[in-house]
Amino acid sequence: MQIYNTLTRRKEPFTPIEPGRVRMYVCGMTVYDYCHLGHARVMVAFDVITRYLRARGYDVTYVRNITDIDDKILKRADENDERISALTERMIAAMHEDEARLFVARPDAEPRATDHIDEIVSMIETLIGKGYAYAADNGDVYYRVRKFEGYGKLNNRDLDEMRSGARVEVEAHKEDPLDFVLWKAAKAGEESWPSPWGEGRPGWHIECSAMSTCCLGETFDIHGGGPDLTFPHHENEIAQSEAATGKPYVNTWMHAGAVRVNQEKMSKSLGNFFTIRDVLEHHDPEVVRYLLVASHYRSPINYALDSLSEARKSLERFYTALDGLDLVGVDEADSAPVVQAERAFNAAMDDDFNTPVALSALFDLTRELNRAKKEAPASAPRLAVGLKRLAGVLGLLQQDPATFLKGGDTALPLPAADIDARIAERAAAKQAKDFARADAIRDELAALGIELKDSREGTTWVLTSVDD
RNA sequence: GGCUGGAUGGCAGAGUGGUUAUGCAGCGGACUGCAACUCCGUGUACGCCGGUUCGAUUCCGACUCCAGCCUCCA
Repeated sequence: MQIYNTLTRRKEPFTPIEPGRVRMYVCGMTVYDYCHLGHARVMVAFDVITRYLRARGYDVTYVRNITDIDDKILKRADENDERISALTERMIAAMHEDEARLFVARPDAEPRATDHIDEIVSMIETLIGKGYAYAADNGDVYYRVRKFEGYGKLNNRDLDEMRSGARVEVEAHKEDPLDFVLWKAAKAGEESWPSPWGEGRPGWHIECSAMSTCCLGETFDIHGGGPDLTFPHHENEIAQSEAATGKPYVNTWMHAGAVRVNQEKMSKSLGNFFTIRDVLEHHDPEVVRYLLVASHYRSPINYALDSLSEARKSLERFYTALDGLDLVGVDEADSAPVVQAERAFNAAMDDDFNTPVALSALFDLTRELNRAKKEAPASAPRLAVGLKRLAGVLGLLQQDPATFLKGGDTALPLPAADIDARIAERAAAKQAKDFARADAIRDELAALGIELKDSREGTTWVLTSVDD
């Protein structure tokens, strides 16, 4: 298996530290607002990675932190006139709801910064003891960036090239403008924790160093996150952890690509973001998930309504093939097309989790399934079971096909009973060879997005791609 | 200014030193009362200019453009 490592900027053979076991840490959310599609991308990408590693037999420990204390949270809680914990609990619950709807499995652990203040404080003490950090006279503690030799290695940055202070005011208490904060002294009235340097709260970067170490050990296999975290966050994590432990921090760094809108990064600061819940109001969650999986996890994707309806059409193809088959108790029994598809699927996923190519293997299998349905019906369920199993590794195609095709829980333009009544009317018209009337009914339903499909067994309907 | 990526057929999106990605859309055929679904067939696409090579979309260099990071952001 090969994985692209941000640290070396190339694909590398993946060898876990402990054979058969993978320890992975992913930077999660700062819980002051609802998750947007950029968050969804990271959640889905690492969910797929976890599912695939497990499917290949690895014992995966997946840790994704929750940042539940920071400046933005303080600010938002203040604006809302809400307790910090009330705000963060509310946002954490919303995040869990969002990811469940996207069929994202929960990580094995979701450590919260505020539950790990002791580990954070003790790591800072270690850094001070080793000369990598210093307490300023205002109660802040800073990391001495120039003291850490490898600083900049993740981002290929040269310290003297960096324009510190060019865009942000330099904090007067720092020895060097490059230094970053490990512990922030509390202002009056701010939520705080005791420390050797006075009341305060952890800086953003230190929590990930402290929590990843305590959950996964001093060196672990994979560290992931969003595209905008490589600098400074992950660079700082490396500096903190390697200075504190004297050991390599992470073997493989993985970063997801950005979600864009109109070719511009979707982000909080640009204000051009769509929350997951907004999007799910009008679209089946699996369509959103498909959209995210249909591109390679490192490529940028452009979010647009057109891409959602394309995603829906692709899923319609899969679910149409799976529809009408009874899969209960069916065994794949080494069906040749499935074996072939699985080989292609695994080869694609082994190559840096190439989900678009993996999907193409599933489309090929779907064609075989459609052929089997008419040429060798007895073998069709075996192919369908195989298709469903492989798609499950991507977290797809686990719904009841008819439910998906009929629109899932999105609102129907017409009650289902009325649709059935119209179909019955049309059947009667067809019986009477009144094709004009039959076609009129079909056209009328089609205008509402309800597409009829005639077969020997009768007429069924599906809700076609609905844009809004 | 520094550092990363990227530029593929009508659209989306992989990939490869010479031979099919895949999906959607289009076209032809089969099926159908007609359709839809499905199946079969169908497209000389690789930003620009040089170089290496028997041969480059694929490797190397220059150029143009796009995006990201260098500030909180997934």
